[in-house]
Amino acid sequence: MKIQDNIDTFNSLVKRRGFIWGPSPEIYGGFAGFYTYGPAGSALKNKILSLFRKELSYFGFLEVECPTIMPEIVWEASGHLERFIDYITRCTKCKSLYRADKILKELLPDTLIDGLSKKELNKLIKTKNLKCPSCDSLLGEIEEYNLMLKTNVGDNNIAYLRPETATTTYLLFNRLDNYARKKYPIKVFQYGKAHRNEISPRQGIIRMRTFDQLELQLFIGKEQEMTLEEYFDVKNEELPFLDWKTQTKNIYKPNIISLEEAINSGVIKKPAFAYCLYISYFLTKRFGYENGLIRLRQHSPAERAHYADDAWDLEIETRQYGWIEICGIHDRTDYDLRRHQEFSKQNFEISMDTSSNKKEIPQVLEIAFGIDRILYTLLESCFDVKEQRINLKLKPFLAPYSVAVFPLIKNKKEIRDLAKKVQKKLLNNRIASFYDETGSIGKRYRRQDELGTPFCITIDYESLEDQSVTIRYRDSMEQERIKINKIPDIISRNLISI
RNA sequence: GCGCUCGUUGUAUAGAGGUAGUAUUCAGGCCUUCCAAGCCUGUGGCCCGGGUUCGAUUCCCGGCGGGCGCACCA
Repeated sequence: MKIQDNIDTFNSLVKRRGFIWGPSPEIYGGFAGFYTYGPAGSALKNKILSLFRKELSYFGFLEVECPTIMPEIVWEASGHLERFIDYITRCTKCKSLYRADKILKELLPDTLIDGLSKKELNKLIKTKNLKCPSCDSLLGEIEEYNLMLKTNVGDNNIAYLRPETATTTYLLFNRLDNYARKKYPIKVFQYGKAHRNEISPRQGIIRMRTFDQLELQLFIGKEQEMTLEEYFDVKNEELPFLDWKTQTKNIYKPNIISLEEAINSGVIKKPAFAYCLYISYFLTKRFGYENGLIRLRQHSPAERAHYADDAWDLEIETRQYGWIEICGIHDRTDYDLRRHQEFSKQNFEISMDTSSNKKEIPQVLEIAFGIDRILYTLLESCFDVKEQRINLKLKPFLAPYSVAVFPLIKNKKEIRDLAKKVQKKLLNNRIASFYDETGSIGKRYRRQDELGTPFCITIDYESLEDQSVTIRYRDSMEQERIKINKIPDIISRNLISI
């Protein structure tokens, strides 16, 4: 197969090298929207998470982990039950599926549709004899389509698999208030599975029915949103902003301005929210995306979720799918805590300032990363083909394997033995490494290039005499001579992520 | 979900109503003193179900899955 710098070569690499397999289960023909990470993919994902955890601890975030299944009342309170169930209508003949409110607005532009009940919508469809736009047959009865996966727990308790991790974190509010000893903002995050019953999953792991989220929450006072200290430390940082008003002029090139300028020009209202945008950008940059591939795009008021006062997507440009959201930053106000207070009858009004007796329900700022999308966009943006050589130029600390060890030739026992010894030494230092003696030395280098292994160590005749080896660097393909006892140090130093 | 289209070794592909080639990968061997060399040997495949037929991987129907367009996307 000729190696070409194209998306087909990339897609085949992702499968061949054990990053992503599916749809799973493959041996039964697959189930749309479900994928598996192979060994290389799992390793990459773990390294992504470990970088997140390291950085989040630096920013002062606490980690929690909640159940993925929650009783119905949680979703009633969060608003998901209402918002995630769409009224739909099917054409009686061609079976085309439409969202009831949308199709009614289209067919009856002069009628007020918003807020109508299921019964009223049905009545409209019948009395007006509404017809399917694609085949002109009658539209059927209203049905419900639930984007949340429903299940039964115990005898007959209705429950739902969480469609986001955020809500489950909010349920911990009074515990966290105690734990953090009222030091606001409380910064907390949760990593875990979320599930959505997508009507038609597409684009591989970009839209799955079960996926990984890592969501950061800031519980913060209303006044504190305007005065947050952390903002003043980073207000001169420049980010690629694309606000919604600019988008209405069909301009999609981001404007690189500082957080302070964004606040002053009114693009962002609250310094604390600006700080959240900064965190999302900073964390994303740590993975090594190139500048031109990142933008922060603001949602128009119509595009926002039911809970959001302001919303931005951090997007990465991909060759295969265009701009992809890898992180959503939302100002959820006090919506969630207020609703959970109401439904749970707990008291979430607290005094955040010991000098006054004023009580308030904290505001919530949310930074929601999609881990699978980070993994995909990273793979794609690191994929590099030059002169028939595939190189997956992941940052060394993200590569599934850190080092590969080769004997220069395999039919010389002393060289093999020493190579195996060197690999054992690496393993003893807990450095993820790989031994390979099959094929020519060049072929073995290429194998590791495809996996993104940043360092290869080759043992040759000279090594037997002076205990030195060749270390070969993935991106430059340069080689250096180093002593065997220095290997763990040199590798460890090169793997440091800062 | 609708429409179009596609589904052949791990990957990428060829092909015909009589169960399959090619490239590469992979395993073993020979060779090899640093960037996919060469030679030999070997492993491995027609998405699932039904129908038509003496015979189906090939034709038909249905399902499942992929791609694209529409719809959907908290």
